[in-house]
Amino acid sequence: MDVATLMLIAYRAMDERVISAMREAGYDITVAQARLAQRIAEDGSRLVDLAEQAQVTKQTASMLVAALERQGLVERVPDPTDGRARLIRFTAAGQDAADRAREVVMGVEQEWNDHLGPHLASALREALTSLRELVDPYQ
Amino acid sequence: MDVATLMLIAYRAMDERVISAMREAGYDITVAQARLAQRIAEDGSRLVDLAEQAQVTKQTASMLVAALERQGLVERVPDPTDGRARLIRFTAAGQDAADRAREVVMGVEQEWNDHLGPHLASALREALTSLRELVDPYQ
DNA sequence: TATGATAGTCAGTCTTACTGACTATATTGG
DNA sequence: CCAATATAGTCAGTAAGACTGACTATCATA
Repeated sequence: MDVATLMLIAYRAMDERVISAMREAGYDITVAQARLAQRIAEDGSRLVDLAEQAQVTKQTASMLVAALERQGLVERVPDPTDGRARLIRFTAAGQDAADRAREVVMGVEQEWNDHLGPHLASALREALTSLRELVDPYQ
Repeated sequence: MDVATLMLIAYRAMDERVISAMREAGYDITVAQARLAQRIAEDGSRLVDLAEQAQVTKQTASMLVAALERQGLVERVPDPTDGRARLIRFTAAGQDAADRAREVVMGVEQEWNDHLGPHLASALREALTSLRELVDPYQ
């Protein structure tokens, strides 16, 4: 089995854990929505920036933001520095959800680390970080 | 950045490499099709088995097989041991495509190993294999 | 042999993705 | 200074890939 497929297996397991924990907490978030929301900066982000970071078109990003907005998790406010743009930022409820999701991710990662042991866990992170530099050179 | 997201970044890079190499070689394969095709056994596989292994419903699997069939890469033959079932197996052209895809995957993995060095590369594989046992206990 | 399980299809829906065309605002070069 | 161009975002339309539910045909078994 190739390492990329092994990565997908682990990634999917994380996804399922996060989505199901969020569902239990009363949030109805999809994977794509979470992936976008993850990128929203503290002081708000522009749609195009979110789209670029999440590697989707701005139309797709717009739709995902709309879904998050319908659930009251994010809001769109005019960008004071650019009349064309609007800033997407978390509402209080959205911030709570984001905090909760982060906790779950860290919890699962801790489980993984416990399973692997400190040596292998740190090697995994080091290898993945190094691979990122290879495959995703900009940042 | 959490390790799961780092895994996704690397996985996507692999996906893109394989899909674009296949496209250059004249195959018009999607990621989902490739994921399913990867699971087709030498002597043919049943739809339900492919669906289970690829973690999709049998309806989805059926659609993906139909797409592969339209491109002449797989064929469905009656299962001699079970009148309800049909076996999905590669055509000669499909086998060529699968071989080509495997080469690309191995090539990219080799690049990754060269970048990481033997020590980190083997730690990465070991960690991912170990994680798989944690998150995907059946096989 | 009647009953339930299994293999697969058909129909319909939803989410996520795309392209193309568009409006509104900013920026910049002549 | 303003015409040309770039950028931010939306709207419309389409497609892939995923789902559920309902169905037929075949198999296994009590």
